[in-house]
Amino acid sequence: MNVIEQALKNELKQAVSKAFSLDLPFEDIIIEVPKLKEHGDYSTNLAMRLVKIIKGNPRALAQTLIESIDFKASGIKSADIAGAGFINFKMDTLFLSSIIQTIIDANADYGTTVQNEPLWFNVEYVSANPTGDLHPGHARGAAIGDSLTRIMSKAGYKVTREYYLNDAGNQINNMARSLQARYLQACGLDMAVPEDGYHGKDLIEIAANLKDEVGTAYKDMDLDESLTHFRTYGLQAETDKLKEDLKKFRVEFDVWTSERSLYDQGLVKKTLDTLVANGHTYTADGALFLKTTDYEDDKDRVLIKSDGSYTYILPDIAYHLNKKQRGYDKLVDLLGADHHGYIGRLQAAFQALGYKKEDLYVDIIQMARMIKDGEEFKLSKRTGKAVALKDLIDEAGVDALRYYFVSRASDTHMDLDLDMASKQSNENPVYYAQYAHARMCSILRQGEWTMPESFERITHEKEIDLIKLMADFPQMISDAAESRAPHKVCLYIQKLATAFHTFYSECVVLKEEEPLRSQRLALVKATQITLRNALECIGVEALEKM
RNA sequence: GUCCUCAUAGCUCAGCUGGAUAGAGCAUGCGCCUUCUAAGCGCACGGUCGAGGGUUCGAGUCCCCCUGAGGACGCCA
Repeated sequence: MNVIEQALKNELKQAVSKAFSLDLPFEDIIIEVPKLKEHGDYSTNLAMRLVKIIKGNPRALAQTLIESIDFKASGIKSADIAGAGFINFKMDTLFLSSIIQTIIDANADYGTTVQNEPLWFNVEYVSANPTGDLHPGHARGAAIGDSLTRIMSKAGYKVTREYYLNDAGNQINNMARSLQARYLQACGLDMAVPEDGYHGKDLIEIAANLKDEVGTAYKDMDLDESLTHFRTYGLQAETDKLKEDLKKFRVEFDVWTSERSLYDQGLVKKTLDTLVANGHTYTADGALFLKTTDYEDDKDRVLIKSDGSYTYILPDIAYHLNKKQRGYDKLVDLLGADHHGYIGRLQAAFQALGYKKEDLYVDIIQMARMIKDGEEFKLSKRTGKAVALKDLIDEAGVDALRYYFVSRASDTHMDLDLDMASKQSNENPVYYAQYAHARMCSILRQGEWTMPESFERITHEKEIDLIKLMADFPQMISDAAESRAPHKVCLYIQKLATAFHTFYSECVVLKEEEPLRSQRLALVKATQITLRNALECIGVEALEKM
């Protein structure tokens, strides 16, 4: 909660109680920042809302309210009635500037919320199959997921970052057969990659490495017999590569859960037994169905095919059961848009296990179209023509890429303009923010100063703009965490950088006379801390020099 | 055909649980470096919020319908 807004809410709550003998919950008191400066620093529509409870004219109610407000205690300089009944507040600048001290004292912890009994979240993202390189869609998911977990931690939640490794399905056999073909090609044999296999260049590399290690040991082996070696080796190599690429992208996970391990622990079977025992299944056409339609899915789903084998959904249900049993309060899945049809059945199965719908959030990360030279860049995994995450990093850099992906709401379709992302210029928004930080560092490097006793000289409009924005940082983080919307942090960063650049151009710092000089230096320091903390939340480096 | 997401300035996007004259960035035009980093600042230009209904003091935001874009609809994963 923004400390200034909180002070206003406290005061308004008391005023309502005093004037109308009403005990109004805090949620009903809305404080806004007016779009127009003439409307003051903060405003409330409280009088208009009160009309629904108390009869009367909103402007008259507003007047009564104002008369009940203790201006001094809440740092209010003046309050005016405007429009249909808005109350506009101007704040005392000394009250506002005291936030500078708060920020400097908190330093890296500014913006961090401490929750007494925080909910424990498990956030699962990326979870790409270990069968090839990560593509731009995964990259977007990685950037958003990683940022979200940073933001949630800062907002005081307990967070576990998780990757689900699909190492048990048919796709692994396809990968193994493709690797087998690449290996035999490396041994000089004429062997085609299967039509439904993986054609990416990553497997050519892995095959070459394998040949370096074992020579031609698998060359003359029976194909079915050698396949198991390719499966094991390929899986390991692909997984290592995933971790390596993600690490380069500053994305790391706390837990990697293997699908195979769920089978090995008997969890898949146990999950099946539970569903059957709870009466959520039935047999038809020789297959076992899960009655997901009991929970708003549009059709029932097959768990066991008529040939006796399991469908993909069963281990996935077991996986969610497993996560819940590990003690998390809430599960969050970030899925690519191509999996959105999956939400209904997953939610249904989750409820069939006896859990509440609200304990599983499934968010969709929309696709990212790649634009290069002004044209869409079509991707095809089948032909291996996909652009890999590591290529994107080489081209645009981690900071620009992460910023770009996180800056848009995750449920919107977005274009990734590679030309723009790789441009080191003002066309690229990430540099705008980093440049602001570098400027602050430059000032702080050159100026010796001691912490001022008071900030009474901080009264300039641009100084106050900065302070109000910084006061909002903790609340913004909580809001972004709650709504699972990391892009809000990017918007905030952009606003803060703008406010600083404007301040910079209007107010000199180092050449100012004391005591204002030191007070402004403290303001710059507080801004630098806030901006750095915000950038940290999205995994973008706060550069000290550019 | 059914379902999901989206539609806001020339382009890419914001718009918090409904609030005052719908906002940024880029692009375009014009100013600003003898002063702390010009990767910057200021001003201007730019909109029937896809179309049409409805709900109310008040709608870009909520409801209905239509149009358009992307995606999902398998005893594949």
